[in-house]
Amino acid sequence: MAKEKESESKSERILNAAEELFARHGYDGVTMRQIASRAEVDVALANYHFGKKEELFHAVFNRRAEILSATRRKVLMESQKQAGKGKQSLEQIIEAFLLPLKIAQESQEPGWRNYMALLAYVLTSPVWNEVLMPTVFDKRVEEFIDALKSALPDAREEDIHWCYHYVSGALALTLAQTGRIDRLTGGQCKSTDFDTAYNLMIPFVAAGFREVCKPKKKRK
Amino acid sequence: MAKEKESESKSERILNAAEELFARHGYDGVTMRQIASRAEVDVALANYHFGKKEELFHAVFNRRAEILSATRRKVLMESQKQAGKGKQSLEQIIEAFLLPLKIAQESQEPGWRNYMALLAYVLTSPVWNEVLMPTVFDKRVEEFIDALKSALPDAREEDIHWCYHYVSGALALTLAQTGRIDRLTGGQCKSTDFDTAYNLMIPFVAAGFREVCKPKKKRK
DNA sequence: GTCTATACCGTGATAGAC
DNA sequence: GTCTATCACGGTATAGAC
Repeated sequence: MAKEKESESKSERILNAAEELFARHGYDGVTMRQIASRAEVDVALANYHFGKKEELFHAVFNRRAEILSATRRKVLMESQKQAGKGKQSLEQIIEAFLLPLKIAQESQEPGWRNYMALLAYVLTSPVWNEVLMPTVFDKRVEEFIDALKSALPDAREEDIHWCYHYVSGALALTLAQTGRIDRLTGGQCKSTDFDTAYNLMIPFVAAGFREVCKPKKKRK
Repeated sequence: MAKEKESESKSERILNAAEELFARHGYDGVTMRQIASRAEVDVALANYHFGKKEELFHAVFNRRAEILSATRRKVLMESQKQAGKGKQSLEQIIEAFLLPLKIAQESQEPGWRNYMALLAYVLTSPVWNEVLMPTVFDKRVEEFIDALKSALPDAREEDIHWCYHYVSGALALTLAQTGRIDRLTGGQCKSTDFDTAYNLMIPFVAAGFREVCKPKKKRK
């Protein structure tokens, strides 16, 4: 279809092809030969640039992880600064957490959209989550949790973490773009409509946090 | 380790072994030989009983899908009957949706726990979601959505569907048992603690539904 | 240094003989 | 039901071209 492979270096083409295929089929569902073929390069070239298959997977994942993580940090800090000494609202904190993904998606670069699905794959995989999430993303999560603690000073720490877990799940399924919501609504809602997904997710999870983390009488 | 393979037929052993391996490594991450070896049967026997690899995967998925779906239907109808002509509360509807998973998990049969992770894998996979969800689970979802519509008569249908999408995501990540919450909390919260996960999920998502689906002034 | 052609050797799914 | 042979395909190393 598109023919402007000329503008990218071969090693970028490999990363992009791998990103797209890994996102859709997972690590084991893709062969080095498929990647090379989609990137229109020789089979051995991916090996030459990135080492073995697993290292290529790491390279694909980390390339945009760094960017996303840096943006996340910046947005969260700016949001804190902007709130000044008044407390940040829950909505502001959650929005700061989601905004970098929205920005990335709006860049219109299809690679980012593929990366979203890859991130969903890693988030939900028992195997890869452990390998890839700690190095980059987990650090930003700690900061996010800290911000939530300030906004919900009476909450139990476990409750905040469970709520974060639900956010993370809702987000992961959104990133995965499985097409299920399209099917269930006969096309009325679209998996690719990140804008609506994020706009509704913010009030949804903010209300959830408030309910679960409100001061309680008792819990055994 | 365990040696009581005698009590199960060979074909059950194959299904159980496949379930466990597919749940952890996905469809492509598992070979027929690994399955046979774990089930302690000959390589060709899985083929003999279930046909090719993809058909075995379908068999594994559908075995418990039928059970879960039937329970879900029963629980939802009983909950509706019990509410009588008074409307069901949101919490009751959500609880009815989640209860079958809780029951399954509490059966202590490890197969169910593996199946949960497999379900999470299928839910979040762009490829398998489309193939496997429509036949069994999607029908129950329609009933669930209908119940939600009755409880939220003023809501826009799209909003209900997006909220269901968030529930589905939170649920999927819970079922996946990735161990991430354990890591982030230093072991304070546990991925395997379904009881807490469900108990907090109900108020969390109920509040989210109420917030997103409350009557609004405007939306373009 | 970047890249290609090719060869190696293990492993996989599966069919057919037993 | 089981054992085994087949044959394609996978990851990767190597040799050398540009």
